[in-house]
Amino acid sequence: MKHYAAASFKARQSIGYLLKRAHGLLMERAEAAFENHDITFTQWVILLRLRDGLGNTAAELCRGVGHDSGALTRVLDQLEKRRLIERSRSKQDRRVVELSLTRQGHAMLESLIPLTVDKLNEAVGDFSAAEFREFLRLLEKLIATLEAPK
Amino acid sequence: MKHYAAASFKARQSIGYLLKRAHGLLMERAEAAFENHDITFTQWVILLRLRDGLGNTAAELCRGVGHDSGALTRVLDQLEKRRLIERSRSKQDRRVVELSLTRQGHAMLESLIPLTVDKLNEAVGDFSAAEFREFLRLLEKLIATLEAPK
DNA sequence: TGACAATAACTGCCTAGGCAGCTAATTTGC
DNA sequence: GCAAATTAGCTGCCTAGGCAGTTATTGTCA
Repeated sequence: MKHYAAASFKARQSIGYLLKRAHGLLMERAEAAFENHDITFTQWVILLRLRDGLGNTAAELCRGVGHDSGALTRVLDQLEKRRLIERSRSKQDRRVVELSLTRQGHAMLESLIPLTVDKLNEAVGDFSAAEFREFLRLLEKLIATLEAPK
Repeated sequence: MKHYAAASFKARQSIGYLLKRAHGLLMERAEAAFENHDITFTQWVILLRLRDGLGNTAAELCRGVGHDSGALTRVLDQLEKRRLIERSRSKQDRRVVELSLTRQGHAMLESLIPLTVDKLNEAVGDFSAAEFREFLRLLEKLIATLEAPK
């Protein structure tokens, strides 16, 4: 089904614009919340994904967060330097570097969860339970379409 | 209403993550579609906003697209160099530079609308009319909340 | 009016992240 | 069983965009 028509197309109704704006405003708040905490929001997200089992190698993580592997290497460098993660060469596949949270990394991650959850709740505070559920469903539906090959 | 709780927080249900992913995938397609057309998607969006009256000065545009004024100056430089826009010092307020589309700028803009509309329709092709409407409504609701001062 | 704040546009500078290329290790196909 | 393709991680290089500072102009208010 075609929801947009070339003849009447306006910038403000584009989901591209709306997604960008919503994401941008949310990130602004997240980064502001993190700025006194000696860790970047980007870095923190990596810790979160490690904890949630969404990847324990660089390749898995960069597929997950949508960065390229070069960019991720540098984020991991910073996290390792701050002793928040550890890298160790895999014995099964020696190309792979296995990542794990250190005790400090775990502590850092946990300590900032309430802050993040708070910001998210602020953002969707006006949504009813039904609206929230529907919003997640539609976002996931959109993502599924965009992830499909063509 | 609180939709997220610290104790059960998981990366994948975060609207931050979902918005980023959806926007990233969409931009990927948009930029790919533009890559043989001698204009950047970013540049094209500026042309679009000029046409739609969403700003005809640098300051208005950068508030609209969320860039800073330095970044926008450079985008405008590129557009001017390609003769797609013109700058002229305002007579009412001599700090202001008024922007306008040239004939070529208009043509460039128009010629690429179908491409963009196509990509957007692809993205939301699986949505019913009701789903699409609701998705826009919820996105706008979220943005309104995030734009509110605190 | 005259100082001072605010605003528009612009300029360097810096950083994050994308891309291409590299090496090492592994998998695949003949 | 070996050459070719693939994959993991990493490194330079480049660009886009954010930030801070500059200049010119306008608005404000004592």
